[in-house]
Amino acid sequence: MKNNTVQYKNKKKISEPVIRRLPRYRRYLGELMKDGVERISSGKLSEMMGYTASQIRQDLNNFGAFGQQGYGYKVDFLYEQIGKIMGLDKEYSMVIVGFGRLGQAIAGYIDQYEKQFRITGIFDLPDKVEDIEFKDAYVADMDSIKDFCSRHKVDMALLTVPRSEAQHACDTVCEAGIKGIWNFTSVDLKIPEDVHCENVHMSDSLHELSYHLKDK
Amino acid sequence: MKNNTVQYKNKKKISEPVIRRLPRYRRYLGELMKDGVERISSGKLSEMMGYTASQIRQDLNNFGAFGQQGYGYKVDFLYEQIGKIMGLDKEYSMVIVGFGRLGQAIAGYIDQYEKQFRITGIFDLPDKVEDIEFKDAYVADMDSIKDFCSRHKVDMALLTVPRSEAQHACDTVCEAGIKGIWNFTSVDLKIPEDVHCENVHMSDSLHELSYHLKDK
DNA sequence: TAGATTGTTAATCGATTAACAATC
DNA sequence: TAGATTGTTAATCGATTAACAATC
Repeated sequence: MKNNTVQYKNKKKISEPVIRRLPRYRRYLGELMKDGVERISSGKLSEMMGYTASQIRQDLNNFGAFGQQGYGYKVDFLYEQIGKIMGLDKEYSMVIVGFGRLGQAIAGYIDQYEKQFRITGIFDLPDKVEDIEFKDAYVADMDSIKDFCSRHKVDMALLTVPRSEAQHACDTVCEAGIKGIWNFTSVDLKIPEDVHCENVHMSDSLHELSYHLKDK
Repeated sequence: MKNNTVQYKNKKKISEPVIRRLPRYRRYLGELMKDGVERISSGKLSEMMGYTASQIRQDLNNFGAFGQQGYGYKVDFLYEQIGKIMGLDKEYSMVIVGFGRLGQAIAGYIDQYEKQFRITGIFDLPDKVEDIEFKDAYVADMDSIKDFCSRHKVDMALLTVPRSEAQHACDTVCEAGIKGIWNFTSVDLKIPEDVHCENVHMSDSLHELSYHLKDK
């Protein structure tokens, strides 16, 4: 059957909750590095992050033994390892579909903070493209996506089109062979099995917030 | 239907996984309404959404008995009930802290799709405020947040400031008495116990995507 | 009434926490 | 060596799934 999950240490599958915690570990380790901290124990990390020390050790040991008994973890080493686990030691080519304010904001964010993701192409409506410029990215209307992807290796597509265009844009990038979708459209997309989609459903998050506030 | 008021069955605590699924239920029900579908069974919803029918019934029954044996659920009724559960039948007053491209994009989004959230105040650096206008929102520099909140009831603050300003902005809105934070800063904020914070960590989501793509 | 489907209890599964031997 | 802390196995807890009686 389908099994496109990444497996470590004799095909043990990594659970989603673990994967979701990885970026947070890396974030805290990055902070510690900035503060000049060289080593950290699972106990100290536990205090900082609010996970149990046990969970932290369990999580990390899904991927290998990165610590040293009696000492703890070397901060910079662990930071780097987690980066590798998440594939952040590689470069990725990304196209943006829909370059409104949200697309522009995210493009700026990536350019500033996520340099291993290179924005190689930007696609929007025909009457918008003439006003678009972003670094050395190729800019064209959406009909050109397939052609562009056939000429360049593209790893992922950022979707920031209006809701009504979302599924169509998604279909287009999937047909173009792109295997990763970063979806900001607030629509649940139908995708082929071999494509991975990460959703940033802003409204879901807002509604969770209102849930928690409603009786305050 | 034995229970058409949204009343939680005696203080049973609702787990986070359940809460996170609520917006998605509502989204699918909204789609069904648009398609003119009047009733739906947990089995059909299961096919659409990929949750088990059992889980769907369990989730809903945390909040009440909304269905009818032998019939299923009335789509519009269930949609409305879930909205109430999430507090979407109320109005909320929101201030925005940091009105760069991201803040503007989200403001536009809320204005278009999330009308029960009213943007009442926008705060940014002193040299930025003169160029800012958004509907009837009050615009001022960040030092005025506390004062504004003392004069108006403000339910939540959207934080879209740069990382370096995030904790300070957070402290300010907390001191001003705001109990809900919608955090887009990619920083893990330290907040008082009685404040609820929803994080939209875009980079975490991007890194999860790269995790899933790295071996493709 | 017969069929469908819920609401709910019971069983299972998976994730988290605890415990501790290994070892730096 | 003694103390600290990991890596890992075992126990617990909570969430998901299955089963089925209730009932529309």
